[in-house]
Amino acid sequence: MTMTYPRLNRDGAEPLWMQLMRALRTRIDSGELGPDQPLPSEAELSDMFSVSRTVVREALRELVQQRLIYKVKGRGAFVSPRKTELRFIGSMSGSADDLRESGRRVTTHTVRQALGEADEREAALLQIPLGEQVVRIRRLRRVDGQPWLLVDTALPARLVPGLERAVLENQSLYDVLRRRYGLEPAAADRWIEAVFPDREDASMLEVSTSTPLLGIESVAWLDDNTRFEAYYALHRSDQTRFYVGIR
Amino acid sequence: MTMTYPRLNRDGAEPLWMQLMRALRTRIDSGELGPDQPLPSEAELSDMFSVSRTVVREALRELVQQRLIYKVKGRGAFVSPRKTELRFIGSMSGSADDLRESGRRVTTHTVRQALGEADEREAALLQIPLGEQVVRIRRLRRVDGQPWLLVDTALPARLVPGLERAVLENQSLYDVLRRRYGLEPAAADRWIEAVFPDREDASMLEVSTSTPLLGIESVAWLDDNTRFEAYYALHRSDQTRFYVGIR
DNA sequence: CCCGCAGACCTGTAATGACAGGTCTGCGGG
DNA sequence: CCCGCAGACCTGTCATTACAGGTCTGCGGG
Repeated sequence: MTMTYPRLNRDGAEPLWMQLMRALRTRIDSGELGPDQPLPSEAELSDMFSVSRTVVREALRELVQQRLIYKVKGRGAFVSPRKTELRFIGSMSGSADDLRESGRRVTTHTVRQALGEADEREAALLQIPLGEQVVRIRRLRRVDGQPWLLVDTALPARLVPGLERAVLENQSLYDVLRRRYGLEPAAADRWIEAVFPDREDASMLEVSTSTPLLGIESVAWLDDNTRFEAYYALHRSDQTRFYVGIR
Repeated sequence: MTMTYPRLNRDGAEPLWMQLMRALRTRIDSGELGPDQPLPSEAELSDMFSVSRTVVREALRELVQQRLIYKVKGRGAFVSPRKTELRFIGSMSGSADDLRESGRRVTTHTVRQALGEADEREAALLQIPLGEQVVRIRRLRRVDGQPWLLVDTALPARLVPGLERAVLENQSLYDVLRRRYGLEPAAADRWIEAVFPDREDASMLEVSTSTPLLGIESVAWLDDNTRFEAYYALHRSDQTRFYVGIR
């Protein structure tokens, strides 16, 4: 197997293992390394990139974590048979953190942000009177430039005064809620279904209207009596599967 | 902080990092180390247990993975606050219980049940050698007569001897595993995606091949080293949405 | 009193060396 | 022809050393 790889940058700006991980992932994503094909051994990779086995193992560990490869003691490391497997952790914001940590570029763009009056669905989810003021936020999240998640959030305006004017670009909404309003979710309920997007949502996510997506409805609570956030998210599970960890 | 810890076993039967990880986890689970309290530093742990920092870091890495601790560069490692932890309420059987409680008739029919040899996917999910004996079970669950869930389960045969001959009709598999083999899941990972069924699965679920379904891949663990059940389930979310509670 | 900085302390990254133990292949004896 | 075993190869585990860079505390100058 002859592969030409970019030389690693040793200025310390980015860890060697992360650069190596990305280099390997590129080959896997591109299909250059097919399912169940072996990667070069740790010793070979160590030679090819002139790094220690420590660096190689760190890079491989990360890829195993991302489920892009699997290792068999005594045999080697192999490309996972499953195709697009990124890690997507529990909460929406948590998952973005994980993706970032795994070396992906995550951006969040706020499409709409406005005050309005709660409709039937929002009133029921947030358990507030019909017509109470809510802040509505529509955001599109991308991973490495690829649309990934479209979220429509509604919050009771009295809990988050001024949020309709806050700058949210590339920030986790939960971080803003915590830092600006001291709101910390204590619990959440989520319901997941498989749906087709309507024309507008499909174009936002850059898929056809016949692509099956995950629809995730969520309500977050401050305590038993206060629901402070409801959202409906459309999730491209062809990009990253929705992950639920149970501990 | 004075802590008495068990001495580590150096006979090679179990890796040192794993023993250390377990020792630390015991303190965390018992509440001896409260939320956001710092663990001893890596150097201290290294001294306390007479192991290299390599071992300590490996143990801590595993605990971070399990989300029991978090680390801050320059400060140390801390116990995760309990409340941010994910608790999963709606397991497959749990949701069936919910449905039953709501007055619906839930039936489970075993379609196939046989011994076989683990393929790549099963081997990777269960972390067993390729070709090891597994028990495979395919079940169809109905709600009020309507197909609702199609589950393909695989379990290492050595953990569940004779399961391929057990009568499972209308029983929760988890109940059988607990009662007959004393197996209790300690944790699980699940990945959810939106997919189309193939022809066979579609006819089982009585939908067309262009109906979007939830595909749920799951691995359940007894402990960090023993994975005892893997399944892939197809779920008709037009019937009941998949529920995830986070507490 | 406040600010800035040195130094202690901590985790992150990296290199190197060593050995255990699982996997595979090919050779040679039966 | 088959079986078993040596040896090559591979990942897993562990120890040691070194330095980078983030965090915190306390001291001293303004």
